[in-house]
Amino acid sequence: MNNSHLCPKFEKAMNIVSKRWTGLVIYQLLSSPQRFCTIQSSIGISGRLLSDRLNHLENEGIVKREVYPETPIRIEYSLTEKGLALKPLMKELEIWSQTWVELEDKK
Amino acid sequence: MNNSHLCPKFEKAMNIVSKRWTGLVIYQLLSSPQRFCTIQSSIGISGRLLSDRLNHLENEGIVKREVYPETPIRIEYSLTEKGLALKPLMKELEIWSQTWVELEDKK
DNA sequence: TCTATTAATTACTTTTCGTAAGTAAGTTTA
DNA sequence: TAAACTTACTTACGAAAAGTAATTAATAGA
Repeated sequence: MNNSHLCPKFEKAMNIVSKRWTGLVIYQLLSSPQRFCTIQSSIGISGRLLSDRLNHLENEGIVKREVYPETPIRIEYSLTEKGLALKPLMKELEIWSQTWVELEDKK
Repeated sequence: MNNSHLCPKFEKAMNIVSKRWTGLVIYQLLSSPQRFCTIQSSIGISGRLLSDRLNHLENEGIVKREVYPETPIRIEYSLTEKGLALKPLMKELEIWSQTWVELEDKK
């Protein structure tokens, strides 16, 4: 049972950005529009999941997919205005991570 | 294969806060220290997962667990300084959610 | 024709989640 | 004093999601 007293908009926002990989995909697209395989190798996500996440983000109006019928074909993903509006959030996470996150020693 | 070129601290931070429920638990504790069952009913998480998430957050130094041997016994969870430092991030998510998130009509 | 590239999709295994029930320690009720 | 209740967990198990790898479709070049 969910007795939530949270703001539903906030709750939905949290569900969007806290889905695994989604945050990193958005972060990656903040630097510039880019294609599927670039995102994939930058953040180390599998094609299967990247495909899934991009679809979700497109449905949420956060990411926009554009096909350039060049040769070879180029499909570029970029952030919409809604997606770009997440920049301050990402900035805060960067600040927090630099201040507080400690990396474990690798064995 | 993970060819990540991301800052490892940022990546770790993202992994922490984007784990399901974790963000909402932190958000809930920002309003005040509180006990297990209060968090549980506020955000609608099961006991199993809340227990798991609180353990992880305690290990990360974000949440602190304090036992008050009163009668009845009271166990209170609160944010450490590291946890409190996430407040600006949560604030940004609140702002974004109010500006951009649309709720679907319930059927 | 064979190979290469990009953007997906499919098949299969492993991990995580969600639900519900159980436990331990103590408290209140009858 | 026994039964029921509360809190904070833990365990068991089926369902859902993630991870890995192979495959596909479209196009181009050697």
